[in-house]
Amino acid sequence: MNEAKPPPQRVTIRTVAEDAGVSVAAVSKVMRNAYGVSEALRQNVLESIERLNYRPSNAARGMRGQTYTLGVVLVGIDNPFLPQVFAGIASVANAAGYKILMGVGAAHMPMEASLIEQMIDSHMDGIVMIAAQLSGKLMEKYARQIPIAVIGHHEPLAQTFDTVNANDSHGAKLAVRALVAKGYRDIGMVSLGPYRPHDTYDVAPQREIGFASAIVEAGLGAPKIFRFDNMDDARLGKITSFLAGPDRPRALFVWSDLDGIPILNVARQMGLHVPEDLALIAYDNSPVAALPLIDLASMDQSGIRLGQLATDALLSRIGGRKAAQHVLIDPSLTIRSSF
Amino acid sequence: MNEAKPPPQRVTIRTVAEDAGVSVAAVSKVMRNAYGVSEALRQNVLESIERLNYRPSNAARGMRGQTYTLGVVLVGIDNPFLPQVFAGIASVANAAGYKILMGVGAAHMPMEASLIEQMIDSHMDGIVMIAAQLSGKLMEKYARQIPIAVIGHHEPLAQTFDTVNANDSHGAKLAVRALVAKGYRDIGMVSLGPYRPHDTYDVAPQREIGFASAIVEAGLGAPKIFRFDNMDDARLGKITSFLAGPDRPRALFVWSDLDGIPILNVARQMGLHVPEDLALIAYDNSPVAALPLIDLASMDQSGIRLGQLATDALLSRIGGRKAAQHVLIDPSLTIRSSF
DNA sequence: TGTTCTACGTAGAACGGTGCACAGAATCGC
DNA sequence: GCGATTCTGTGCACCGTTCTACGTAGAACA
Repeated sequence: MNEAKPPPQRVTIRTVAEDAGVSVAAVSKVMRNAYGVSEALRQNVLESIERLNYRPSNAARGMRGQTYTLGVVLVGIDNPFLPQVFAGIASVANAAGYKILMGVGAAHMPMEASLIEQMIDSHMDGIVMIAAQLSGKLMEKYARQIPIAVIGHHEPLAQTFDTVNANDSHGAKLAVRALVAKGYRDIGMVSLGPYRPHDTYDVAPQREIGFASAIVEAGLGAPKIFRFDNMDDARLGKITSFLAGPDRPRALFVWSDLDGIPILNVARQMGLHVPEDLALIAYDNSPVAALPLIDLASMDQSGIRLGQLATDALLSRIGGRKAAQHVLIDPSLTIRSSF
Repeated sequence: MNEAKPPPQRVTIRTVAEDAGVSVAAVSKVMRNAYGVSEALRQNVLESIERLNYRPSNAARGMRGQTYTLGVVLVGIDNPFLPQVFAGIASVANAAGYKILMGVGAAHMPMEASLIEQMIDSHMDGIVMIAAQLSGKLMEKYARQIPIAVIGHHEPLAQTFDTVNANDSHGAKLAVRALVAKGYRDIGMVSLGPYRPHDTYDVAPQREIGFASAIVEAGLGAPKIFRFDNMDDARLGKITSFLAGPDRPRALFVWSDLDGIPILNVARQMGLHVPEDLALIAYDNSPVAALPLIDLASMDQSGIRLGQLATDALLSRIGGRKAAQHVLIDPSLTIRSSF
């Protein structure tokens, strides 16, 4: 009856302490390489840890100290520009001994919010948000509870959290200038729709601002910006009729590869030649844009650096920095046959 | 001097208990809607929770009970077939009240291992692994510590964890049969390289098995399987010379879009017409394959269903099931102009 | 009226760590 | 050789939950 099966107990800090013949506190100190342990004791404890294959419980740790875990909140897992950013984050975080866990916000505000709450509840040490949809106000609120660094959301006046961005308005200007230099004068922009006035801090509106000012600067008249509802199933159809219609400009600056690649595909399917009939420059320089069969010119915002800088910022804030820090790097155009 | 700034204390279960005028245990019961609470007390507590905006600490929870959090381990964040699987996982998990946190294993064994350990240490309730590189032995070991369900790794004899897969050998057969039905007889396969005999449980070897048996079944002689080291920087060059060389078959079955899309691109760049000079069928039916400019035929393995089934399995195991469960679903061919 | 059940609520011990206050040993300065 | 000062290591309270055991009040029963 009574199965003498000693349940394979988790090896805890107490097990180690006993095995090494020291106090629990001593083991804790060694784990955190805190001050006040002799080399002898340290070695002794490390041996026991090795022998017993001990790993501290994150949960228990979080209750008083740090968990050495960072959270990353993604817009959506299918954003082609994510892998780079993530690689940047991971390199810095790992080098500093931090682990990473991610959550997917699905570009859905309540979901992003609940993710952040969950990360707070898991006692993570800090959060990197990528292209968050969350309003600045909400972000301020969360940032009071946990250090946050944001990528792809301009909020240069925010006090409680840090931001890291490629200069989106400048990137748009560079794109327009490149088109102008090639001789195009009838230049339009496809932006993210629908337009929401309170989102001016997001990347798309910033690119619109840069676009408009570059158009004006070049003396090309009133800027033409087109929007297609990004949640609309009929979107592809709308793009098609836009390209077929009389309003189609000679050259298009597209706010993201996310739209640029479908537009390029639709255009070619309609028999339009790129760039002979329609010149295109998009944004993000995702791997798909680089495929020879696509070959779409695109602004590169160096995802890796964005990730690294954001993580640097986050770690220094975890380290105690109070003043906000807002970093801006310059994007650069990757030239391809589409313009 | 003495800034009367009461540190915005976290609202804990004690705060709620005090506010509602009941015991801590009562609040806990309400949170878990456990047995033994009157409706009156329940309402009272719920009100306080609402008013104080209380959320239980995951970490503290994990120390004794469940955390209602599932971990997802990904191969790499850039795998085009991931978003679907993830969507499937998320839908089932959320419906059951579970949260999800992900980690990226980067197709790197030690990293996968450390991720799993971290998830165990965070007291997660279970883990879904997607296309894990981990050996079966290691997986057995971890599965004794935490419920695990694996997608994209065939291990039909595993006892301690569950697996969910699309039938990869059957998928390969379907592809070959489709090629044969079109009249192709000189059919080769591009598989994942290098060949490692102990990986037979992975998807690529399974597809090789299906391919070989379909070739034999069709009476097409000895199966020809080509491999290109997937970590090699010179890989694209090797593919190019393969396509230019005399060994190029008339039709190719490619183990994944990951390779199929570059092959298609290289081929067209070389001036080869697809399918007139070279017919192609790949695997995974990723969104890129569906782009009109690519239009690559590909086996669809219904990522969503895989994700859902794996999560179902995981939840039922968390619920107490002991016997292993190994699910196999059928893939289907998405026909496009590439063959 | 007294006894047994049932339903509700509570006290208090876990859980596995961290970090503070402190004691004893070792080292130092003179 | 002695007090003062570091250096090590320990004991213990604490973090925010869950969960077991138990007390109590009221209903049901005899």
